[in-house]
Formats: sequence, C-alpha cells, structure tokens
Amino acid sequence: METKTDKSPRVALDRDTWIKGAIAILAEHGAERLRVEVLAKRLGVTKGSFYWHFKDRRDLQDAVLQFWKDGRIHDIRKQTQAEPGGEAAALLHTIEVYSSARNRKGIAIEAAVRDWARRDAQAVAMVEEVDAERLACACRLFRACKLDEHEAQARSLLLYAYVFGVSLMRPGSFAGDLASLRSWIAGHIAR
Amino acid sequence: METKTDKSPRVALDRDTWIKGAIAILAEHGAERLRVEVLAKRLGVTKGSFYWHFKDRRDLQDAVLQFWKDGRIHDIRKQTQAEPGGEAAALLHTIEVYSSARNRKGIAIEAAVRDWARRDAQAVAMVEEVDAERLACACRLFRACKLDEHEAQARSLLLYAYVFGVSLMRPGSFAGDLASLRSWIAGHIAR
DNA sequence: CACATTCCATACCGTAGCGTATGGAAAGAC
DNA sequence: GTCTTTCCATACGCTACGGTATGGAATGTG
Repeated sequence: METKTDKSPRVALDRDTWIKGAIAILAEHGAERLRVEVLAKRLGVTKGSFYWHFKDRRDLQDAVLQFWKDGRIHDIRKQTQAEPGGEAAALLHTIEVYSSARNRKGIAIEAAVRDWARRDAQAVAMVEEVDAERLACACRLFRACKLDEHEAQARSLLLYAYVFGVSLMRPGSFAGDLASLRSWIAGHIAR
Repeated sequence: METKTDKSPRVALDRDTWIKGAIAILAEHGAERLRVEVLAKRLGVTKGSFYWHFKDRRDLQDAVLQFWKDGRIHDIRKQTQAEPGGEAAALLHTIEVYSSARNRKGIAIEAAVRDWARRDAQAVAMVEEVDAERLACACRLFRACKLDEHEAQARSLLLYAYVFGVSLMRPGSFAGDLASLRSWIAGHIAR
C-alpha cells in the first residue's frame, strides 16, 4: 500500500506502542504494578492482543528495560557533548537537566527502574550499564577541565549521586530559596 | 500440661512483632509486596491473627511508617550530637554511617519507603518529616563550623542527596578504588 | 473469487490476596 | 469449679491477574 497516514479505526498496535504504554505505567505506579491486563485496558484492547506481541509478562519487562537503557545512553551522550573549551558549561548544563523539575516523568521512570533493580537481575544489568556510561561521560568532561583522573572520578560520582538523591528528597519547607541552594551546589560540584 | 515451663506454646504476638516483620518484608520486597497473608505466614500464623491486631492492611502500613519515622528521627539526633569543637568530625561520621555498605538493611528500608512515598500520601508525610529533621541536624553542625546559613543549608542538602543517591547507584567497575573516591567526596562535602 | 495471515476478543482455568464470619483453645477473673 | 477475655485457625466470598485456547474480523495475496 501507500503511506499509512490513515487515522481510521483498526490502528494495529505494534511492540513499541506497548512498550511506551508500559513505561507510562512504570512512571506512575512502579514496576510491581506493571500488569498485562491493566496495560491492555489502558491501550483500549484486551490481553489477547498482548500475547500476540509478547511471549509473556517477562518479555515485556525485558523490552522495557532495553528500551530505557538505549534511550538513557543515547541521551547522556547527547547532553554531554561539548565544544572544546565548553566542557565546564556542559557540566553545569548536565546537572541542571538531570535534576530539573521539568524532567518529572524522566525522574519518575528513573526512580522506578532503580527500585526495580533492587529485586530484578535484568534491571540491575541495565542500570549498571547506564551508570557506567553516565559516569564515563561526566568523567570525560572533568578530565577536559584539566582535572586528574582521581578527582574527575570522584566529582563524577558526586555529581550523579547528588542528582539522583535530590530527586528522591522532599526538601519541603527546608529552605526559602531552594533554587539558589541548587545553584550553589552545582557550582561546588562542577567548579 | 504438667510441666508448666511455658516456653514455646502460645507465644502471643503483639503489634510490634507484626510491624517488625512487615519492615523486613519492606526491605526485601518493597511496599507493594507487603501483604497480609504473606506476613502472617512469615510469622507462622494465619491472617486470623492479623485482623485481631490490625483493622486492615492500611492500618499496618500506617503503623510501619510511624515506626520508621520515629526510629529515623531518633537515630539522626543521636548520630549528629557532637562535643563542642567536634562538629566537623561528626559530619564525616554521619556521611560514613549513612552511606556505609554495612548499613545495607537500613538503606534497603530507606529506598523502599522513598519509593513508597511516590504513590502514598502518608509515606510522603513521614519522609518529609524525616528529611526536615536530618537537614536541620546537618545544618546545625555546619553552622557550628562557622558557615553562614546559606552555605550550611546548601551543604546539608548536598550531603543528604549524595548519601541517598550513592546508595541507589551501581558503581560497578567504574573505579578501582571506590573507597578513596568516597573519602574524597566526604571531605569535599564536609570541608 | 478463495485463502492465508495478521491482529484482537472472548472464555476459561488457576493462583494470590483482602476482608469477614465464626469457632475454639488457652489463660485469666470470679 | 464456671465465666470471660484474649488470641488465633478455618472457611468463605470476592477481585485481580497471568497465561492458554479458540474464534473471528480485517486485510492482504493468489
């Protein structure tokens, strides 16, 4: 046929649609609540469709983890690429992007996957790959800023631990100006 | 019947025993898997017993959260008390204790509660109280080290965000000497 | 046209888990 | 002793969910 720009009924779902729906549930309710029938209802079909595209629930879970990992590795490489001389700015940019409140859904997915990794071997493997890539990217930037290997590694670890940690906290009414605190911290990490 | 050495028979469970068993499940499998019947089986009884001590599952969950909050607040106050002049050492001590690998179960519970707080209002309330108390305790130490209010707040936030974040990461084969990295970071935060 | 393939609905089975109703044993109260 | 309270077991109904089996409609293919 020609191009399938038709929006009429009978829009056959593909594997990616299922995966993206699964990630939405993951962000909202966590890995434990990622259920086949719930997801099917969300997509407006029944699980009869699901078991056409996936072998079982585990098959979907693995696909979700793979999809997440690929996206995160692609993203960190894009966020940390810098012109020569712009590495310091790239570091601040990275901190800002990953701890920003406007990245709420990404943070929710991140938290869900990491919690998932506490009980699932496959999730552990994906998280480790992502962490390794992120640390390597940050380390590369720090080294470009003339830091020695050890300090570059330490600052990279501090950077990512802080970013993930702050996304889990509820600073609530701790400080009047949370933004200025974060700004101070970003400067203190990136220097 | 004759020998009345009451040893094993009829060891009535109390509310605290249920709560502690629940926290063990929380640490191992997360809040979503904290189920009445599973917990009962773990304690060697049936759920008939559970519903004598608790109104329903929510009642247990609230009790668990309250128990956790009280313990964390008590603990942070104890860990951060310092002799005059020993505040800097107390800060390093706090970082070491809370990010230590020998605190594995405590970290697991912490992670489970924070993940829980992403979908449960009551858990959010408890986490916020604990965070506020911890930040206040750290801030007090930093101020005793002659830092101004703003920097004390910023360093406190950095300290706790880092500690929680690092407990979620899988540094894997990132660095040869992870311990020395952590030592560098602790010094950089506490300074 | 007949036919095959794709994609999904329906029906069904089995298990896990929440909450309730009720009985019963053990220990205390009298 | 009898009665009462405490604590737990058993049985039941209900919902949610994973996975399978099977039919059926839409679409493509000859």
